[in-house]
Amino acid sequence: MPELPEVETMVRGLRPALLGRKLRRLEVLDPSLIQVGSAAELSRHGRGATVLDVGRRGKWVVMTLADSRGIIVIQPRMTGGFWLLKPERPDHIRLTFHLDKPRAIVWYCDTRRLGKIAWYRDAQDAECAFERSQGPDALEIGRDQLAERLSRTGRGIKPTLMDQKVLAGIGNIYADEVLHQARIHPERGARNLSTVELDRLHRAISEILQTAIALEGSSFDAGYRTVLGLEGGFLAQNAVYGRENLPCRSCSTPILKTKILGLIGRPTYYCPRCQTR
DNA sequence: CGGTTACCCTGGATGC
DNA sequence: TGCATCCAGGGTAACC
Repeated sequence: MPELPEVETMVRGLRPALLGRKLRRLEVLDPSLIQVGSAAELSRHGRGATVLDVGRRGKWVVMTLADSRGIIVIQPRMTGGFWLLKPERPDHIRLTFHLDKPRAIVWYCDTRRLGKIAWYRDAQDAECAFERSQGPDALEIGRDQLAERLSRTGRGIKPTLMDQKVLAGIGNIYADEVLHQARIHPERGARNLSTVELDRLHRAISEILQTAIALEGSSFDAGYRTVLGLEGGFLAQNAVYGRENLPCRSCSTPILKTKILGLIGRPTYYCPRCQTR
């Protein structure tokens, strides 16, 4: 579910609740989500551990435990998310963080159970895992580095932007928003962009993601919410995603919804006038 | 090897 | 109301 802005919003919400806090207990309710490590290791190292840091790599949440208790990595994927201060017990809890002094609870829930949980012994192990499956973070990649990575594939620009090994953090919503702002058609070849288009694309990635973070991400239906249960504000002002047949905010041409090669069933929204082939 | 598809899950919306 | 179908923001394994 969440892309980079939603995961960043989760992390910012978790920090005040977790940083420096001691875990009385880490309760694993669904061991099948654990991809690396085991429920026993998570419980053993979580018990009594202090949370040293909560951060993000691409779409992954990274929790560092003090005193060599290891690193917990959570990939929320489509429907994973955290709850703080929820009065009633939510559905589909997969992990419960029981905090000590004062006692409090942080829930990690995942309706569809597509998300993954991993425990690594140390930062180096976690770093290896990250580098195996992720390219540079979308907020940190440089313009020339982006150009170089896009030139290495024969695919279209949209599936390439969504490939986490090329750059980490962009999914289906923000790929469409970024391409609209950069005025690039989603079916253009990733390696065929002009210098000017690459400049616009690099700038759009940064600006769209920063704007979305400032608005606490994108919410619709029963999907992503902030850790406090609030909806993100980005989809109230976005350019194309979910706006089929509505007028483009730049030129008033109706937004098109299509399916494109390389992206199985996912929808793509774009403006046929602003985004030419 | 690079690119494309099937599939992992569940719940809500829609259509008959 | 009941049942079937479709759809969803992600990612990986298997296939061509």
